[in-house]
Order: sequence, then structure tokens, then C-alpha cells
Amino acid sequence: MTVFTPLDTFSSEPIGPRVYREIRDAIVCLRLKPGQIISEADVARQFGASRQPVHDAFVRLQASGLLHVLPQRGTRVARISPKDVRDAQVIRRAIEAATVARACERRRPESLAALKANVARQEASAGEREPRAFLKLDEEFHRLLAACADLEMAWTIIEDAKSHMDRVRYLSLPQTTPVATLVRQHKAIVAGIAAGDASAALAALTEHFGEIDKSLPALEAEYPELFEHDEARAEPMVVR
Amino acid sequence: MTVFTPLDTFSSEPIGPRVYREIRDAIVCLRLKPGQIISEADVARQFGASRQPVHDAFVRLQASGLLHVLPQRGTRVARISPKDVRDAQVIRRAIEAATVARACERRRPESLAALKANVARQEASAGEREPRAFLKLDEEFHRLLAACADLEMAWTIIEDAKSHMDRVRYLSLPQTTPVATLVRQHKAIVAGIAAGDASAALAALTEHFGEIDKSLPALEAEYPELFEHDEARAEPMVVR
DNA sequence: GGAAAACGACTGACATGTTAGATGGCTAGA
DNA sequence: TCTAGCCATCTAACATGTCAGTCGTTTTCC
Repeated sequence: MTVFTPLDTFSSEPIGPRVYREIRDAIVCLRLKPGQIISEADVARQFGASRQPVHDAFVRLQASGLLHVLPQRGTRVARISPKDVRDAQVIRRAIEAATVARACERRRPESLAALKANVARQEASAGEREPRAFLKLDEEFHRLLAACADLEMAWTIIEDAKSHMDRVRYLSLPQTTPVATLVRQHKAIVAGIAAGDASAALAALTEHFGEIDKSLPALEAEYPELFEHDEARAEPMVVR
Repeated sequence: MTVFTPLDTFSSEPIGPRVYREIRDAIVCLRLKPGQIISEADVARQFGASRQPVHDAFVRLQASGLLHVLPQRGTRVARISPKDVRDAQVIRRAIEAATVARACERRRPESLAALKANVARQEASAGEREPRAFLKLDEEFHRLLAACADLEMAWTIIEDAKSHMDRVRYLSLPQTTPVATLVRQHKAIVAGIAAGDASAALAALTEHFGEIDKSLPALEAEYPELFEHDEARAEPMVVR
């Protein structure tokens, strides 16, 4: 099974960042299964790189809570923790609410234009079969929101919180909320900001969240091995 | 000049975490000056450790924005960025407001007891000459707040945001707000939570913040070399 | 003198070697 | 059958080696 896209030999970009991005993407998109055991040496071999850049990536991913490193024993992809997902949601909602409120105050024409252009591309992607295009645009949308509020630090944090939520999202891709609904909510947020109407934008934002809560219990029941349960610490799931 | 407290040779704790903690503490407490150039090898020598654990620490500290690693050139302690400080404040306020609101709902007797005990110790430390004792208790207070809201993830993020604010705080220790005032505000927050009165707790929290804003310009004028100025501005977020 | 090439002393990026600790399987002894 | 001890084999932690890139200085050549 190919989990990682191989490193471009001719790129001048250092190996470290590329390895980090690859591993992170593999985790968030569930190509690496929650609970799966991986090892630095093994991953390094798959990339054809040395252990060092992989080790660095592991250090960072552990800090984000996407990996659990057990000293001297091994490393496992963090299982999806329902509590972490819900916590991440609360935090993201708090930060994004502050972001939207600030965006209403300091919106600039070019930021608004960028947001509108992004939403337009979302509409274009709504019809397509491939949902990943939309998810990338969604990511971009929330990044632009932070830029519009001149609160770049917010995006850094949202990115981390989002990673936990996104795994659930990928898991629920089949029965997920129709993309059209999400695009409509995005539109409403932008409209609120454009009008400088904070309460309208916040209302749209609030509606935008809270989709995951409903799907979470069903997914947990369907894929129990991917979730962290209170008693957890069951047998490691060896996948190769 | 001793910047790092030497590693306890007899501790069984691995050196990696200890080195990380030491370096981070040295940055936040300004024993390492903002703008100062440091190197992995040099720091490793000071600890009497190898470069590896220091390198790992650098990786993590760069992710928090406390270090700027310039590939192949060197590493500098991040200068205090007024924008980062203000952004961190906005974010912290947003998260902590959500935390307090949640704490009002799910407070449990033992959490409240822990908060009250902490505040009591704060009062005891208010008279002392050494302000660091209070700052540690303050840190603990906000961690307990997150625990009380059963939102541990919030503390992780606040910790990072706080680090940027705390450097300013240490810089302004001489003319800082009297500790008694801060303790009073903490007390008000706890009282609000204890009563389940979210709006009262939030009001106390709001008053609690916004001390830094006033001192920031004066400090920037007094120690320009420690601050990042606009011409040296970190890369603005690219809007595509 | 002045520009440019060469050098050397640094840096972190990357590679690899070494070690302590955790684990699981095996066997010896009851 | 069970248990205690040994051992092979994992792991990440830690140590060290090598390298390419950056930069300030010196040297070279006109």
C-alpha cells in the first residue's frame, strides 16, 4: 500500500519540510490509520531518506497530538479521541468567532475579494466528484478569514485544531453534509463581513459548525478501532 | 553569565524534555535576549549534552515562534513582535472566555477547591519580594481554569500564546500592575464560576486582560533592540 | 586602490552509529 | 500448567560524523 507520495528528487526544497508535510497529510487523510504503529526507521526507508528528518517530523507531530511517541517502544498514530475532537471544536469556534468579529472591523477590499474568489471556486468544485478539491478550498477559506482579520496567528492554531476534526470529516465523507450547504454558509459569512455586520457573520459561523457533533457517535460505533476509548490500550494494530 | 541551570546528573528523566524546558524558560524569562544569536552546538556544550536533544528542542521552539531558525546560517531568539503579542492576546482572550463560560457550566467541587487554594497561595505570595513565585501560581491558575472547564487542550494553546505575552511581562516587572490587583481579579473570576454566573466571570476576565496594551509602546521605546520593527516585519500572509 | 576570487570559520541539514529500555518468545524448573 | 529467568529483537533516545550553504576576511590580480 502506498501511503506516502515519493519525494521529488529534483526539488531544491529541503527534505525535512517535505517529509513533515507528507506524514501529516497521510495522517489527516487517514492513509495512516489511527492506532497504527509506525517507526522512524521504517518511514525513513519508505521515503528513501535518513531517519533524522523523519525524527524531526515526529517531534512536531507529537506536539500537535497527531502522534503518540512511546519512548523506547514505538510510535502510534493517535487514535481519534472524541474528547479531543470536541475540545478542538470548542477552541476553533472560539478563535474563529473572534476572527470573524475582527474581520468585520478591519476588512479590506482585497481581502474581501480574495474571500469571494475562493467561495466562487468552491461553488465550481461543488459539482465535481472529487471532494478533496473542496476540502482544500475550505482550508484556504478559513486561512483567508484569518488574513482578513489580520490575525495570522489564529490560522496556525486553527490548523492544529482542524487536523483533529478533519480526520472525522474524512471518515464521514460518504454521508457528509452536502457541499452546497457548506458553500452557502461560507457565502453567508462573507456577506456578513462585507456588510460589517458582525452578528450576522457570527450567526452564519455558528451554523457552520456543529455538523460534526451529530456524526461523531455513529462513526465511533462503526469504526471502534479508530477511536480512543476510555479503557483503551488494546493490542496494537500492525499494518504494513 | 549563566543562562541555563545545569542538568541534574542523577535525574532519571530523559535529557530531551529537560533541555527543552530549560531553553524555553530561558527565553520566556529573558535570560536569553530577544534577537540574540545562539547555536545548537554551543547550547549543547553548555548543557554538557549532545547536539541531538538541543536540536529537538529547537525544532519545537521554532514551531512555537520563540526561535527563528535560519537554515545554514544560525538561530536567533525571536525578537518580541508587537503584532504577535497583540495577536496572542486576542487569541488568549477568545479561548479563555470560552473556557470560563464552560467552567461555569461544568464546575465540580474539587476543581473549585483547587482554584480557591491556588488563589489563597497567590495572596500569600503577594507580599513577597520575589515576583516569580506569583507568576508560577498565575500560570497554574490558568491551567486549573482549563481543567475546571474540562478543556485541557485550551491550556496547551494558551501556554504558547502566553509565552509571547510573558516576555513583555517580565520586561515590565518593575512598573507592573500591583500583584494585589491581579489577585483580586483572579478572585472575582473564581467567584463568578462558583456562582455559575458566566457574565460576572467574563467581566472579571476582561478586566484581567488588557494590562499589557498600555505598557507595550513604552517598553518598545525603551528597549528597541528587543523588538521586531515594521521594516523587519515577518512575512505577511500571502493572499492568493 | 579596488574588484573579485579564494579561503576559512561558522551554521544547521542530513546521515549514521551506539545505547538503554521495552517486549515477547522460549526454556528450565516447580 | 504455571512461573521465573534469559535472550533475541524491536524501539526511540542520544551521540557523532559529514556536508553544503552562508558570510566575513584575506588574498590575488589588474
